[in-house]
Amino acid sequence: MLHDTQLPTQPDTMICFALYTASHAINRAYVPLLNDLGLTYPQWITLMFLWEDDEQSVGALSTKLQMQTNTLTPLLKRLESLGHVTRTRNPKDERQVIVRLTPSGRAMQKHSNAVTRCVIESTGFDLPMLENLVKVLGTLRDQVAAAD
Amino acid sequence: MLHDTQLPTQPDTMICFALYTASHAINRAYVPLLNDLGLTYPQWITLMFLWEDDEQSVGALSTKLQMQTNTLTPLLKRLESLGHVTRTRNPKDERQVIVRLTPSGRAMQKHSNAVTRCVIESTGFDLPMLENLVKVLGTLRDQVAAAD
DNA sequence: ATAAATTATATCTTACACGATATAAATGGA
DNA sequence: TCCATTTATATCGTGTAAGATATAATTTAT
Repeated sequence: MLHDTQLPTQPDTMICFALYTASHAINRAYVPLLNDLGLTYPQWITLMFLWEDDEQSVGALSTKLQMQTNTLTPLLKRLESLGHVTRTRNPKDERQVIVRLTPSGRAMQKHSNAVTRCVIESTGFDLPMLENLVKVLGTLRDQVAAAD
Repeated sequence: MLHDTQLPTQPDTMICFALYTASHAINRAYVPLLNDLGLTYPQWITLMFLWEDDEQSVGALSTKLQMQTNTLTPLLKRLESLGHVTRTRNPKDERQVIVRLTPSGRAMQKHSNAVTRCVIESTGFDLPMLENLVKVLGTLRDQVAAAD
């Protein structure tokens, strides 16, 4: 049990604020890179998951992206209207909507390496350092999620 | 210069996605704690900066919070309508709006330690570990921000 | 002293993000 | 079989976020 006197009180020294600002900073770094492609960062990761594994249900994507369907549905509709994915009901189970890449959505993957490299280099960290940070953040995220 | 073959391609292994999901997870941890107080996380950090230093201009707050005034203005209006702050033009410079805590906004501080403790404990990390993570994330954020 | 440039904040639009709720399809008893 | 429950997705309302733009006050240069 932590004592009140040990607790940080300044926002700058708190993990939540550090995550909040670091995450926004990374997002801002993506904007100029993705603007040319007409995409936002959440749309971009959604495409990344589809490049990895095409033909996924909305539910499967929402689990991987860790966002809810009420966030994902409009995002997918935008990707659909941009011509990058199709959304079709699963005939085997009419409750499910299957998301599939179009040729245009698949073609976006050719920009992937350039975008990734640019963001990684902007951090100024080397790959082992980033790899370790990804692991630590994953542990933190899972523990925070399990706590409630 | 990084080789294409060294670059991560799976979203789960990428720093941006790790930050994105960790930040959302922390935010979700705050929701039940702040709901009782009728506040959101960005409103809560805004109050934290005001507890630290009352009477700040919108611009000063926006720098510290690292959000733009077009995000901050509606947020501050909501804090005002909740009765936690006042917004008054600076008579010395009518362009500036000075934000001040009301007694109600100041009274919120008594919940600060309980909220902070709860979030810190939910991470499962000890204080030195968190302190180090805050430092690393701060460096990453500043380097990413400087890169553009 | 006054027009031009700068500064501080606000408005508008688009796009997440999530809680609460709705709806339709599938499943599982009695 | 048929009705209750669960599952999968969507809709609605509120609140961030940020780019583009607007507006009013201050400062600067002429």
